[in-house]
Amino acid sequence: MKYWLMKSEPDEVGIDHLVADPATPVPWFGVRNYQARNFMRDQMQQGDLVLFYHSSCAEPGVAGVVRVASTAYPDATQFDAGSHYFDPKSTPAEPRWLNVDVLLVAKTRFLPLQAMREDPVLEGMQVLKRGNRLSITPVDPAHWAHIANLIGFKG
DNA sequence: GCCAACGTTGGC
DNA sequence: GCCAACGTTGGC
Repeated sequence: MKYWLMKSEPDEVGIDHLVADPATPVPWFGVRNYQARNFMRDQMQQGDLVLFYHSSCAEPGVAGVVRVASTAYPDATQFDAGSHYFDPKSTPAEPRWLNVDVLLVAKTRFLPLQAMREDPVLEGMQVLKRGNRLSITPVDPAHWAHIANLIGFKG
């Protein structure tokens, strides 16, 4: 059982999209970075807990908790020529990109990025490192426990 | 809109 | 295989 942080742009899929239909698994499509893909392929397991993070928006930060609800499988958007995520170099026989599904666990108290940066306990978190662009990062258990406490998540 | 960081591409 | 140019991410 591992802990993760996954970034989503709320304009595309925000925590309220999941709240609106909480029983339906949401494919985490659109990952086009090998390191992030490999995390999903090699390390994620069903049941892993994930901090749902809003990025590229007015108020970046942790907005909720989701859990991994599938193993990794080919990302359908890579084959869709009309999709922003279309990859002409990928084929169904040898799909390059994968995604997992996630399910809402809870929308929580919002934890702004700024508060995370100012918190000495969270120093060293991968997502806070300068220049970090990875959309999926592991979260170590001590950081998870602290954040869970801050957002009022009891899991 | 700016800029730092860094992954990808393509010429050689 | 090197590496400069380019594109993307993402906070500000």
